Amino acid sequence: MPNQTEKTPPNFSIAVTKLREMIFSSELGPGTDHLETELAQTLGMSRTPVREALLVLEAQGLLTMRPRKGVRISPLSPDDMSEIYDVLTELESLAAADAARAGYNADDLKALTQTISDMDKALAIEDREGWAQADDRFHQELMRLGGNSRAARIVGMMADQVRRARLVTLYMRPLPIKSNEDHTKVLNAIREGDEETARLLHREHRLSAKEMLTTLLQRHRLNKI
Amino acid sequence: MPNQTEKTPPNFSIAVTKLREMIFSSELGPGTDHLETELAQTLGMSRTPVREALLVLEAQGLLTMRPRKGVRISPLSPDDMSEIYDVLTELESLAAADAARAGYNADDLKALTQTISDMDKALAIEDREGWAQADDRFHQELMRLGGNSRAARIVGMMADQVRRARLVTLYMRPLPIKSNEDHTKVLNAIREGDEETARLLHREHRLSAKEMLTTLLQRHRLNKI
DNA sequence: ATCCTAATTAATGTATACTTTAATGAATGC
DNA sequence: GCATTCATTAAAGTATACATTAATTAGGAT
Repeated sequence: MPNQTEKTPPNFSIAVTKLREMIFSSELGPGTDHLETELAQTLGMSRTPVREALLVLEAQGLLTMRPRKGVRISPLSPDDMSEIYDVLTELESLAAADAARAGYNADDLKALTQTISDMDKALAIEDREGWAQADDRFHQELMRLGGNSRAARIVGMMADQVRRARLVTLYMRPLPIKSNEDHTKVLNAIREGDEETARLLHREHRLSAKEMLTTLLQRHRLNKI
Repeated sequence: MPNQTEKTPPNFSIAVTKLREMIFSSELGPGTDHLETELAQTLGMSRTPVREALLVLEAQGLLTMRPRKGVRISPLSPDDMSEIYDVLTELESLAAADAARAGYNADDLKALTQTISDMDKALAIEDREGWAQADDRFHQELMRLGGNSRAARIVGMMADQVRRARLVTLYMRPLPIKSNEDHTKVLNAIREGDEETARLLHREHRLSAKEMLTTLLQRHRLNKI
């Protein structure tokens, strides 16, 4: 008998997913306004679940609801980017330290190790998007290993907020060779259980990434992205 | 002519406010379940705005919506408390460092200074609740001075999540004399523009607060609060 | 022509009625 | 007597109709 257990998620959570994708893909561009009615039409559902989804996305900082003007997709300025990277820096460094302290063995660190070799492979063939995806997985896995679920959720939200900008800068920046060396060093510190080194190395890694991205945005006059 | 500009906020934001108050006051106790319909009745409005409010509060981590079982007011375990304090520690320390770097003058730091003297006054008459309120304002003002709006929002959310627990432990803990010395040292480091000292002092301050509160909860067997 | 006022309107905010779904309990078969 | 299936039902999920409100425009007075 075919396992007919295809549970359809409720419309409002479908709406959350779809709207997020539309924001990341710039189908809903930064700074643009959209009426609840239009979005409902687009998604093929009534305003109710759409509105609920919008409230969630607003709480996550992806948009703001402005009565009678539609929802505004939050644009990112270099300053916003800087704020977000500072938060990422602190919470990921915490995770790196916690992971080091946890005393994980090689097997526990397999997934993290894998993301690094994936990045290496992608770099070898200059596949920037492949690298970016593996890089995302590295940071996600790091947060998982850190073991602070709240920090992980926040980092996830912040990462979402800079997703568009990262995509734009992905082809402007130099090939992230240095970045990958950083990752390896952080991994080693975690493997060796060296809490403070892991924290500091990761901090440096993030600070230089922030520096690179914000100057890149400013140089290209990308004030709203 | 009397300024008749009393704008009534929309019901769903009233609901957010009221529900939060009910959670903080334990009128909606930790771990308890509540139906949308009941809450709507209690608040004297229809399910629609209540549901919207609940989604927002869920995004803020104060409750979880569990289909057919009602919304569950999130209880806090000592582990949760530990997670939250770790996040607070990192982001507030960042703010302390940023505030020190910003080079504020005495006037800019007036509000922060004021909260410390308020705490002193409250301590002198052993007014614990007065102290707690001033302490809250200290941490809020510190985040404001830090200038990272996202970090400030996150810290606000996390502070909300531990509000109940802090209230419970307020009368169990020793009078927070040491805590207040810490605050003063942090203020001085900020005043002197000593970024790393401000960061480290505040970190120590938060770490010892965490230590104190989590052991207090465990000693009193308060596993769900 | 300009400013004020009032009507219009378009979008949000809210209530309600309806649909779907999962938990509970009853009934039937083994 | 136990398990399995079906009916019941209560709650969430959704659509829709309606109320509210703020922006915009038209009209009139100065």
